[in-house]
Parts: sequence; C-alpha cells; structure tokens
Amino acid sequence: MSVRVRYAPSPTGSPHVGNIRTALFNHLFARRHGGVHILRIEDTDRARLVEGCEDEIRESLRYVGVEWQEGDGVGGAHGPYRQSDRKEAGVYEPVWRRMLEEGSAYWAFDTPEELEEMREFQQINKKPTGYFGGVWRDADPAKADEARAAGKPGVVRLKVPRGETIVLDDAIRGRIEYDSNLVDDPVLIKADGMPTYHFAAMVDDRLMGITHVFRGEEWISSAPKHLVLFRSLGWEPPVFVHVPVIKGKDGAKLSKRHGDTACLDFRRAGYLSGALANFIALIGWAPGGDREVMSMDEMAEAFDLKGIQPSPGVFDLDKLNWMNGVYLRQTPTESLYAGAVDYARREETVGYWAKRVPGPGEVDPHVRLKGLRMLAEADPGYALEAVRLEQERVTTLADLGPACSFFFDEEPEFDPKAVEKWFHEPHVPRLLDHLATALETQDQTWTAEACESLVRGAAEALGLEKLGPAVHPTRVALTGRTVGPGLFELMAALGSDRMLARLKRARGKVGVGA
RNA sequence: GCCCCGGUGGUCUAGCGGUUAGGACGCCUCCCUUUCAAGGAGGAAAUCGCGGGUUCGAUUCCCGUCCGGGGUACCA
Repeated sequence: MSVRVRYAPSPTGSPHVGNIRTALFNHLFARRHGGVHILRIEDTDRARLVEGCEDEIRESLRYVGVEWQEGDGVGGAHGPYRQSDRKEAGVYEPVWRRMLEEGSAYWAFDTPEELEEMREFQQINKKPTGYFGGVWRDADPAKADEARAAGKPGVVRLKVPRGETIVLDDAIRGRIEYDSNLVDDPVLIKADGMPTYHFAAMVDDRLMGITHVFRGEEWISSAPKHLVLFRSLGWEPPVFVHVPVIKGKDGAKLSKRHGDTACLDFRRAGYLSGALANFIALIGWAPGGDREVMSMDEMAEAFDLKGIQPSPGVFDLDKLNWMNGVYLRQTPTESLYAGAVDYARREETVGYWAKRVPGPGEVDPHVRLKGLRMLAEADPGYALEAVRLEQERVTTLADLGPACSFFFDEEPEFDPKAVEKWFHEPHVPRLLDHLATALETQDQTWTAEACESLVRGAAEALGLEKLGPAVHPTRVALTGRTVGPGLFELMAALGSDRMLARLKRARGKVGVGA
C-alpha cells in the first residue's frame, strides 16, 4: 500500500515554524516512500477564521520547500480539499447519519449553560470532566426526535463505549493505553451543522486514503476518540505519528513572545530556505550518526520515523544563525547576489525591518534597509564584487545590507573609534598622500596584486616596520571602519576613482600635511 | 483535581546491557592573518532527573518518585 500523508492546517493565523516542521516531516516521509503528500484546509471553526492566511500557509510551505501533489491549489481525485467545501458538497452528512442509525452516535441537546454546570459539578466532586452521557446518550430516540422537531439546537456526539481499554500504537512512542471510561463523548457535528475536527479530520483521512497521520503531540489525549470513531465505522485507522512540539528558550511552547515564530518571519529576516528547512527538520528528528548539514534530497533519503524524538525540542536561534551562515557561504555568489536583490526589493522585507525593535548591539534597522536598498540599486557588476567579498562574513541576507554599504555610500560614515585608533598616528597624512599620488600618477588597472604592492611600497617608503600601520589607516580612510574584507581585494573592487575621492576626504579629516 | 506524554553537557542530539558516554551550536584558548569573519587545533562543560530493583554488569529493561509539558471546548 503506497504512502499517502497530509498536512492539514486550520487557517487561524500565519503558520509558525512548529506547524511547518510537521508539514516538512510529511513531505520528507512522502518522498522517502514515493508517496503522495496532500494539502487540506481545515476551516471548520468559522469563529477563528483569519482572512488571507491560506495564502500564508501556501507561501510558508513553498518557502521551506514543502511540496504537495494533491489538494488545495492543485486538485486531485479526492477533492474538494477545504472542509467547508466538503461540508457543502455533502461528504459528511451520510457518515454521521449512518452512525446515528447504527447507534454509534447520538443527538444531544444540552445548552451551554447546562454543560457549564455539569463541568462545575464534576470539578467540585473531583470527577473527570467531560460529557459522559448526560440525559441524551441513552435517551429514547423519540425524545431526540421531539427535541429536533421543536427546533432545539442540538449536536451529534460520538458514543464512546464504556469499560474498555483503548489501545493506540503510536509510531514513535509505541503502545499507549486509555481507559474508555475516562474518554468523554466528543461532539461530532456542532449546532451550526459544521463538523468538528474529531469528525471531519478522521472522515477525510479515511476518504482520502491517508496512511500515516503526522500531528502534534497535543493530540495524544484525543487519539482514543479518533480510534473509537474509526472502529465505529468499521474503518482501519491510519498510523498515528505524534511529533513533539517545538519550545522557546524558556521551555514554554513557541509563541509570539519568543520573537519570530511565524515561518515567513524567517524569510523576512533574511534566512535562506534550505537552511531553515534543514534546521527545523533537526528539531525532533535526527538521521542518526553525526549528520547535520543536509540538502532536502539527502533528508528525504534519510528520513525515518525511528529518528523522530519523543521529547520536545528548543528552538535555538544561535544554531540557526550558524547553519544559515553555512548555507550562505555555500551559495554561488551570483545566486546569492540575485537572492539579496530580490530580498531587498520585497515589500515584506521593508515592512519587517521598519517594525523591528533592535536588540542591544544590533544594527539600526533603517541603516540596514538603506544598505539593502543601495545594494539592490547599485551597478550589478560592482555589487556582485561587494557581495563576493562580504559573503563569508555575514549570516543572513539582511546582514549583506550593512556589510556592503561602504561600497555604495560614496561618503561612508567614519566610525569614531576607528578614527580615534588610527588617524592620530603621525605617519598617516604622509601615507594617504603617498597612496593618492600613486593613484593619480600611475595609469594602470588596480588589481588586488597591484594594490598590495602599492600599500607595501608606501609602508616601505615611510619606513614602517610592519604592514599594519599602513593597512589599518588606509582601511579606515576607504571604508570608515576597522573591519571588513581583505584590504587589497577591497581596494581593487572600489577602483581608483573611488579610492582617490575617499583618500582625499580622509586626508581632510587627519589634518594638514606632515 | 483527573488522564496522557516526556527527561543524555546551556541548546539540538548519537547511543539501543559492557563506550575514556560520540558529534554539532554556543563559550574559552591557540594557530592562520592587515582587521573582522571563515578555516584549523585544543579546552571547559553530562554523577545520562532522582530512588529502588532485574542483571556479573545498567544511560540502555522494570517499578516508584520528582520536575517539565499537553489534554480535560459545539478550537484545532
């Protein structure tokens, strides 16, 4: 039997990385077994619907490279793939009607107030809370008919058998037993006629031929309800794979207060698709051995349920940063440049940084955006060189902005500390003059090699024992800072005109001749 | 309260009865070097939550316990 899995988000917000990791697992598992991955939208809760977030779901999936061969947006033989549409198409009604007839489900007409009262009573008496029958579970069918005829709002509930042990064979945790006396009768069909998750998801999984259900571990406690439902209908349940949750640094489940958690936030922050996918796959899954940096192909080949962790994992941003750096350095410079330009031009990028509150020691978001904008607008040949030189020094696409800005800003700001440190040396005016004169008088292509001999020659002419005193002030004069790419490469990229202009500007800063 | 799941350095993890408990991130030191990165070499960091068993031998198996998390909805 070939593998069919599904990612079934409910459109109540932009999916966060934990959700998307579940989608990734689905994708990896389907690929590993040559199966089909389906995208199904579970929008049965009309109250929590968030407009437009179905797009964000698809965008998030595309961003991390999760593919689906069937379902929302692509169609397939088991459609429709949105539960509200399925409800309209009448796929659920025959199923629950049949359950009603067979006695595995029943109508209940308790009011919300009555249910609330019941729960309070259970709490006070230290009984398990939940609906274990009330007056309706075993009521005379005529009584239910009567209530319906009277137009009372009612729900359909699953009749969970009592006095049994329900056994779940979880794919990563093994056997889990439940006492059916502690499993309450879940609502299958709400008073508004919409099915609940407990009903719709199971029916759809069955109808769509799903073989393995990947879902968060928060579902473990309702699994017995699902098992009972399948059994009531005479259906073979799928294999349940309850994956661990992803937590924030403080140990609590990942949420807004941990900073960026929506999958798309990471795209906005400049993380590379492959790096994020690789990183989140490794929270809760390990291929065994020491493997870490892996392409999607490699992960798909290695993916195995045995490697999934039963315990929750913490999202470690430091490690993501490291991995992003690895991917970024691996990217061919041409692609990286193209990616950076695309990134810089995205509206979401601007929106993201504009709203950003910088942490301590973090580059001012507006400076970052300015650098990004300059990079995108600069001459491609020149910008490519800038990216080439900064590629191994940055961790995200966003970092490329501030890192490269001195290439494009013809009057880069002087870092006060850099000036303090290097512009007060007595030899500096002569050094800058020497370089400027050479650039003005020698008509040649200033390759990195040529620049190196220029600087070395200057150091020698000034009687400097070491290269540092020549290199550092020159760097400050040219870039305004103390850090950056190798000086000679940087000079070659800048070209003589820029160098000359900057040398002169810096000359003014260090005072009049020596 | 009741039910369920989990527990290897700070973090992600390897391990699947016998290992000096391995790797990665982060941290520290050194090397490289014109700076910063990157890279290379080292280092600190885990009584495998704790207590009992089983066993010649337990991180690995069993029980208890503590701590953390989840569920306890006409939300998913």
